[in-house]
Amino acid sequence: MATNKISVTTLGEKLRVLREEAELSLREVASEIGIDTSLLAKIERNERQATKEQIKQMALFFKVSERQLVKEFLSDQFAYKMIEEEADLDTLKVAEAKVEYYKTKYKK
Amino acid sequence: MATNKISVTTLGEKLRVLREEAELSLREVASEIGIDTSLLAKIERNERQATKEQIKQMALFFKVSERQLVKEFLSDQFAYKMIEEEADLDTLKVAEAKVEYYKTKYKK
DNA sequence: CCATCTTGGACTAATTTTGTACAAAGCTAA
DNA sequence: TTAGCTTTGTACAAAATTAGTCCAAGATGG
Repeated sequence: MATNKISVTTLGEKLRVLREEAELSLREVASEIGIDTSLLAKIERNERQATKEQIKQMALFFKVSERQLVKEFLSDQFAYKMIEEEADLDTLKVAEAKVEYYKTKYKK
Repeated sequence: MATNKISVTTLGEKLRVLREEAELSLREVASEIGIDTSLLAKIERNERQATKEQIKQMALFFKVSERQLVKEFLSDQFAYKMIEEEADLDTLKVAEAKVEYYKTKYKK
């Protein structure tokens, strides 16, 4: 039986992998994106959050799906909050119900 | 067959219900909690977020579970973000996986 | 050693959030 | 109508958070 290997990864880790696969330095990517090297380093280590604009540019630059990066970004944020607040896991279920509820309520 | 009535409600709505059930005015509850009337009004209408401290005091004052209010608070936030970003619903599943992952990884 | 990459800290600037004050609008009862 | 209450809305100041830069210091590899 193959081990069920799920890769749980943060946005920062993912960006670092993308950069390393492209064999580029922080400086190179940072200047491409238009930010300071040390800011990119922090983003990769999840010490700073990427902005929407930066995520978009990363997606463009590395030719990956922006939607996927945003998903990573948001799920990071949510997970972080959950742990920080020591919230019940089903808080996320409640959130899901709310999203569905508001989507049907104010549908479009 | 009974209708499966799930009440999806925001923290603000819940606080308003609690206050109205207690037949108190905004002014009365606000002064009890130590904030301005108009701030409480905004919190009830979800135009402002309650702080942790305020949530704790509300729970104490209305004699309800703080944990439950926090759950409402966080799920509101998450749902709001999800809708704002037009994120895929499974973003929340990913978040759940991350929480579980980090909990086992840095267990305690 | 030098050159380049990465990390970390200190700091400022910009943005967001919190909270208040007060005016306006709604209700209700006299 | 007026008086007295509640609630809403706006404008603003204060406080807190976050974004970003600069630069020094470690690491690594020639």
